Amino acid sequence: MPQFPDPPADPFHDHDHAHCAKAVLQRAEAQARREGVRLTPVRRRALEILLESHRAMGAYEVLERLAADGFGKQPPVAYRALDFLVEQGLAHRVRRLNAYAACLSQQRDHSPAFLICRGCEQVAEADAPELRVALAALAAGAGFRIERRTVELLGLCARCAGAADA
Amino acid sequence: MPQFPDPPADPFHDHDHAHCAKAVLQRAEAQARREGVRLTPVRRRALEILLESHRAMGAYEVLERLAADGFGKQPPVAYRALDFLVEQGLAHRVRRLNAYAACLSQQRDHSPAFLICRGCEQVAEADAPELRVALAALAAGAGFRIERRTVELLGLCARCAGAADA
DNA sequence: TTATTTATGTTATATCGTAACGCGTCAAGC
DNA sequence: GCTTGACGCGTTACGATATAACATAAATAA
Repeated sequence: MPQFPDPPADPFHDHDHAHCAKAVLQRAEAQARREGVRLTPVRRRALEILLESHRAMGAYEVLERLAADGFGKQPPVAYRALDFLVEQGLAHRVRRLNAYAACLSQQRDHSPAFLICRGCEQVAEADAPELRVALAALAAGAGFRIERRTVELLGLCARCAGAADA
Repeated sequence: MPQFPDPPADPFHDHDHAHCAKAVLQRAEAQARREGVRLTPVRRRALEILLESHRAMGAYEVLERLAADGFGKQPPVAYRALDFLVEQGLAHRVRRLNAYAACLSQQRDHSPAFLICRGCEQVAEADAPELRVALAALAAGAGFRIERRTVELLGLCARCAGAADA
């Protein structure tokens, strides 16, 4: 039985967060064991912090939280933990926000599109095969070899759009 | 007769740059008249600077050039000119590079995908209807209302990929 | 003309990100 | 056991990117 049976109608709000956060942490641990990398206390805590919300957090915001928990107080502490998480596919960098968000997918290597709501500031992650296909076709037509994809949509989630219209 | 009859096979290199740069400047002037906005000397010069290459340029790099031409020497000078160009659809911001590139399309409002070559550092702009469709479908499925799109592909252009393989 | 808006320039500061180095830990090989 | 080397974490110091706030000047509107 799959963890996420159907894509929810509203990925921003129609969502069992406690469950998804726990699943990600479990995946992180399993993956670390499997690949022989170390999910150290700072790294694990950084992931937990990102998992507390579906907002994207700036590195300095994460750093504050880490410092409050007794870890180092200087920027590299946060950037290194976040870089690790991104490399391991456990978090994503959201370029438009200069910020980071936990990866909620079960897949090790994927590059989702991000839906960024400017109302509630939440971020949703969406994998879309047709999108990959369209991008691949685009690149192929230009003889371009894709290495990294950034797809970010800024706008309003269903709930905030409804509130704005009302 | 259209300005760009066919999408070139290699948009990075297969390209008459002198012609495209001139066309963009003409479009900028026409558009400014039409919309009653002012393409002032700094703004125009900033656009020319971006048009000199197909690289994306950082704001501070543009600023240096502007300062050398006798304009102001402080960051807001560059950021304001660049913001204007972006608002007018005459330039784009490339988030992955924290940089700006002249818009080479004739269209006032479009949001192209960017192909960013990490070899030659050139940036190509590609409009792809199927991509828009895929993004629209993605958003519709989530009840999300898109306001701004960011699509950036990092990799190697045909020429650089060839060189890398050789 | 006078009033109002828009644009340009400044100073100062906020925000984001990284280079470089020292110390501690841990596992591999002797 | 010891040593050695890789890695992780912490630091200091700095670089790069971006904006707030305010003064002056130029263009436009009344």
